[in-house]
Amino acid sequence: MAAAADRDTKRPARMSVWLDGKAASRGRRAGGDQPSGLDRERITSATVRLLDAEGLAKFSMRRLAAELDVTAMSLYWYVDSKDDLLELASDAVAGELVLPDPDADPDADWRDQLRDLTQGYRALLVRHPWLSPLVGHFLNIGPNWVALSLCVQRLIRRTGLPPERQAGGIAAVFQFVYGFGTIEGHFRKRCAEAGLTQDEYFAHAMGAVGGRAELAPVMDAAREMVEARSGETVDDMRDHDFTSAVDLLIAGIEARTVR
Amino acid sequence: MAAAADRDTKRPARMSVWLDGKAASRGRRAGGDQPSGLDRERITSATVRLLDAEGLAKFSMRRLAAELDVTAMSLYWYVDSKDDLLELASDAVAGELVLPDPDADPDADWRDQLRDLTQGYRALLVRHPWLSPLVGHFLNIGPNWVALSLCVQRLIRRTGLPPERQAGGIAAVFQFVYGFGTIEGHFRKRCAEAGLTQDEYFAHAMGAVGGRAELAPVMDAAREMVEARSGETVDDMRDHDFTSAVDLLIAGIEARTVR
DNA sequence: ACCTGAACACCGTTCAAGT
DNA sequence: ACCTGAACACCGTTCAAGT
Repeated sequence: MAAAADRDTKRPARMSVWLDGKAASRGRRAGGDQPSGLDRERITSATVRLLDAEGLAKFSMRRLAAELDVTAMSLYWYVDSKDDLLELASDAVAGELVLPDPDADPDADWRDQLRDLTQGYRALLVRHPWLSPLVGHFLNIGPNWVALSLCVQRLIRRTGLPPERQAGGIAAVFQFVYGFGTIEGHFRKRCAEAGLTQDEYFAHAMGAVGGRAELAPVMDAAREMVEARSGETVDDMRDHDFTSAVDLLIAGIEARTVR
Repeated sequence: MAAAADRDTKRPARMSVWLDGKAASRGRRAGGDQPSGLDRERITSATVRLLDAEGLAKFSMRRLAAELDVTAMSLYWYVDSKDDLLELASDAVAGELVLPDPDADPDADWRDQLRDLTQGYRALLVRHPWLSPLVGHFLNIGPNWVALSLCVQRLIRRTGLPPERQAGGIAAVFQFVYGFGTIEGHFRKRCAEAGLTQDEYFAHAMGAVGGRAELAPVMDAAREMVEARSGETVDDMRDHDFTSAVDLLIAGIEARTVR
């Protein structure tokens, strides 16, 4: 099979641009006088721009090259593969997150810092819907992701959660935000593509779903929940849910803290 | 722009196979005597088999058709698009989840039911790593996803969480499991592809990371956490984290419950 | 009712060749 | 050092034609 075929020729599977990638400095020679003015930074930011505008599905090396007025193959001078480029884009936008310094102000409440950081991470995932699948696919060890990890670790230490519970706490909080931001970002994207507001899309989906008898129980349950929550619009309901979920997580942390 | 180009020709954006899709009954006529023995069920299960074996990236209509000894175009008799097929595959594996009936035994502890259901969902995402991106992309309103939603809603009602907090509770729990299962499934897949055990891969990554000075602080923090947790292996640590995160969520629910 | 072949407009990547 | 053209081995999907 495949395993037998590359028995001897197997190269040691790629892990990350940050570990096995091409040197980052290509195209940044003394004068910066490349024929085309290309370098890794310019390529990365064009990638982010294109991903924001057209999404991950439509992004291609050829499309990006056209945007930069160059052939697709020139990109391979700066980057080993499309995957490496996406990993660079992922780290680039991770840098947009404003990180608190949890140890700077010893009087600051960790609850407020946690609320801010989760909101920021959520907004990041929503602003760049293409980010979420990439976060799922790479090791996230670029400088900006590392900075975020460190910040999260220091923040969680300030909660008073005992050491053996800290990793679980980080998982509960940040995997939740990841899941929430993923779904939210994707829904917004679908609405935009359909040329509908979120409320229009929601109404449309509810109408379509209402036509199918099997789905009636979900409708009822959904209606009950809509009524139980405060807001009128999809945005209101979602904000309500996010806030209340984070509040629940904070309550959980407090309950498991030894004081 | 694009909006102007299809001003009049714009068709009402597709929402789901379950709403706008082709009739499911194609190829299931009286005798079941198609030339090729194809029908939607056979196509869907072949899709799942192929996705499990080779992953989402390698899956293609042409590859699937070859597997079924047919040309790629015959598939379009049964299904409108690749996306529809993936939505069918997503619902098919959602059916693997064993759902408790939360209202059957009034003495059963909701905590145990929640622990079982989250473990089951986590295992599902890990067993089928291709599932997670699909869950992020579709509306998940196939029969099996709907059954899961209903089950979750009934379960959360039994916790005693007040109605206006229930949606937040569901989000906190199930988006967490989604995020956790996504990362875990992907890591296992990478290890398998590299031909390494999880522990070997972990050691290899740590070694590579250790070579880079900027990453030293993460290493230290990671080491501390590893030491604080009980297990020796990657699997042990992950199980520990998952259990402790779910425990934290349960504590949060209890803390926000009016008794 | 079901299946096919040819075609269209794409992909990522390699490789030898140019400047 | 940097960029290109041609080529390879793919994609999803449409459409007219076959049985």
